[in-house]
Amino acid sequence: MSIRQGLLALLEQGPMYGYQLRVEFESRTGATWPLNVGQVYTTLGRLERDGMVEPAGADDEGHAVYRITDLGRAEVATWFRTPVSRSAPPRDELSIKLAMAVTVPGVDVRAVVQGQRTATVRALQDYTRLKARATQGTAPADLAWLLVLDSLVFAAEAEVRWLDHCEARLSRAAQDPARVDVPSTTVPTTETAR
Amino acid sequence: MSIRQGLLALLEQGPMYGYQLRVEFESRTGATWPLNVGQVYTTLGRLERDGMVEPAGADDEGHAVYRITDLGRAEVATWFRTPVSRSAPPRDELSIKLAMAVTVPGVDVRAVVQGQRTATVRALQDYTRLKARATQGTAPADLAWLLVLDSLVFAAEAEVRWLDHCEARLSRAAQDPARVDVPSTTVPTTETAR
DNA sequence: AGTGCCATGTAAGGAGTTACATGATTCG
DNA sequence: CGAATCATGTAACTCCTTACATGGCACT
Repeated sequence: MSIRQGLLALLEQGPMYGYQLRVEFESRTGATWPLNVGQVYTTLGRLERDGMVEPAGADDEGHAVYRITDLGRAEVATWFRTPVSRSAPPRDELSIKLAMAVTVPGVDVRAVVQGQRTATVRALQDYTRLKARATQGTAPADLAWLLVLDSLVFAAEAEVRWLDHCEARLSRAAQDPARVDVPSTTVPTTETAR
Repeated sequence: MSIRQGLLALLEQGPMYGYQLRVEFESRTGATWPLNVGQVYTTLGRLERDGMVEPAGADDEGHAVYRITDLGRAEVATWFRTPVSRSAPPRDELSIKLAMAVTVPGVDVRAVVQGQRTATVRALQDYTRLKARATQGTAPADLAWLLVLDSLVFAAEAEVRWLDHCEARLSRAAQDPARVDVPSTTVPTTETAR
């Protein structure tokens, strides 16, 4: 859903052709999320169908150029005005995995947590290295990429913290028999939900 | 991609039928990511086609029960053993939006950042409220949901930090004309965030 | 008698991925 | 000359979402 809007936003800068859109998109995100060219064309097709975009003939070099319409401009404005909903966050595979790991018997949750931690820390180091390289060439256009990189760093750091937090909670749960499914002597009389 | 594996993991606990899988999945994630029943059936169909799962007739109440196969068990084991790749992170709409906002002229980046910040802080408060409620009824099965909630909290906190960081960077960039194309009329000397 | 949950599906469509086909141009 | 990059697409497929169709069963 975000590529559609991203391409539309790019077209606000002026008419562009498919391949160019891909290049511009990737340059702004530092190729963090490689964008398939094919998808650009199919997305352009849907945008045209929805009246957000219209073909603007060919430019000097003969490229099939698209132009944003008023409807498209309104859409972009709405996009920027409306915050991304965090009340319905996208599914996070890691959270699902952990949730399943702690419920399905016979899974070594500690190993899962540790394995992920290692991978995430490694990713964090890669980001840091990339950031160092990015701040070398101080081109102004790199500001966008720097922000994207920072976002990845912040997210990865949060993930590491969360993993450590999980381990702590697991340790606590393992020591406190009242919290885990090990039926202790003092069983609560009122069987609560589920 | 994570639902497929999640359902498979659930089936390691024993044969289940479609509707039941949905209930179990949602109970473990606290219905954070509501799972459409229809998708359970189509996913089960694909899992059966891929030999990860096989129909196990009907149970006492006549439900169409599925059972995991050895191949499916291997898949689950691999899933738990392999960390989620952070070298190819999922596309983040907010990052894309900000990356576009700072590059497309005429966009009030500050407003975008502030609007998102408000929304994220609000989500954070909702999570905290949910956590309070969750820790009330200290049912053992809620451990998974607590972890998922914590994950959301950590992610939202990181997002707020990142947004503040963005503002700071933007202020710095606005003051340094070499970095950005913003003309310096009456630039706020020290716009201290938050 | 009607509402709502349980239960199993199908249909249609959006979004994304990988892969393929086809040419032009550019560079070593 | 050959390889890489530029450029425009199409095809097949997965995953996911929304919506619809259908029935049983329970509670009021």
